[in-house]
Amino acid sequence: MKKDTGKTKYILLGLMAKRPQTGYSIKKSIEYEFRHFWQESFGQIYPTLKILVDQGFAETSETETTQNGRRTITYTITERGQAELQRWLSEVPDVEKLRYEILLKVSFGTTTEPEIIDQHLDAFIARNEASLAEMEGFLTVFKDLEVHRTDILGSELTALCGKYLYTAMKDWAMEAKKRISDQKELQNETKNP
Amino acid sequence: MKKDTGKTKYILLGLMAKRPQTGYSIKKSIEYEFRHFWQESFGQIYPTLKILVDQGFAETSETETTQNGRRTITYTITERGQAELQRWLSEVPDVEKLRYEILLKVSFGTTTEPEIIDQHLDAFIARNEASLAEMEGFLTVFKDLEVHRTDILGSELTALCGKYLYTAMKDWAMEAKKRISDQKELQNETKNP
DNA sequence: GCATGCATGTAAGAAGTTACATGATTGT
DNA sequence: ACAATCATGTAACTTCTTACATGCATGC
Repeated sequence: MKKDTGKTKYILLGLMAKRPQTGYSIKKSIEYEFRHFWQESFGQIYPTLKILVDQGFAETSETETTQNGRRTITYTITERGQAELQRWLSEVPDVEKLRYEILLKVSFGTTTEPEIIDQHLDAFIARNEASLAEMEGFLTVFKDLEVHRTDILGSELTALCGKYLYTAMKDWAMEAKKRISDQKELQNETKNP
Repeated sequence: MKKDTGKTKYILLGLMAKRPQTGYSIKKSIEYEFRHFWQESFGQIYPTLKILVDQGFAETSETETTQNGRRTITYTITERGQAELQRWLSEVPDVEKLRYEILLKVSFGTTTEPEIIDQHLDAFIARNEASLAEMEGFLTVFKDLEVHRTDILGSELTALCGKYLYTAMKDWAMEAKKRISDQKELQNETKNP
């Protein structure tokens, strides 16, 4: 109904509020810090940055000449942008819409193809363990800084969320494997008395 | 690049494989069982069902006259559809793309607006507790059936995933609240020696 | 010489949501 | 009388991804 840029707008404003950035570096920031909980493509970022400028939420300080030959455009949040960010911050966040393809496969395939599902679960466990390790790496870095620096709390809480999430998913998958194999045994017992 | 229907196709096939259904009842099934991990709208379901028929993955057994005046169309999976479902089942599931808006807000707002973030976290905790209770309700029902019925294992594992997920999220939010208030205290100490 | 990283951008298309139209039945 | 549930469907729109084009600098 409303012509809007969805939520892309706000992650851009939020990152700009930390420091003025180029579209490219915003993409890198998202990949670095939010990859596990949010993603944006260039196809979203560049057009949205233009819209933000049009709406007076950001300003460009073009540096036509740069260290490397390419021109770069640095975007800075304006006061109006800051206010808009604040407005969004105070709104109740949307309920997240999850789509776990593995769950569909588990649900549709456990009884007919328990071996395949078991393999998927193994891969899922490995994937979640890898993410978990990444999160713990982040947390160690933050702990080593040891200071009560306010500017890292946000990043720390993001990593902590990942830690909780990936642990839960790993644990679930392990439990699921157990239940699937338990059931297979039960079925065998019924067959061979 | 490829003209496809995304993943919608497969949840429809998966549900049809359990029993022939109408588009409407498929929607209800998704809402009932997968709501927390998958969602589809009528705008996706009806056109996709037509495509499935075109591709020979489903058949219609139209019941022009029904108990209520409206005509209903029951979709049944074909052998080819069954094979297609099987093919998808054996493929490695995609990495899920999460988008947690609350995490952006926490990350961007903890230091500047700790009170607002605290409120968001309270609401988030309540929301996750409600979902958790729902999942535990499901699990109790399944345990009461008590049988080693294979056809409920899939549903049970779905509910179990929800239990793990929502517990993790609730716990994270509680920990986040604690860390935010800890930091506020630290800042106060620095101010008043 | 070639791949990669930095940097900006567009076009095409896929995927998904929302609103609406139709209409009967059942319950309040 | 009105709302809700059953039931099918479409149109308009938004949102998002993917592929591509350009081009310099640097490292292998």
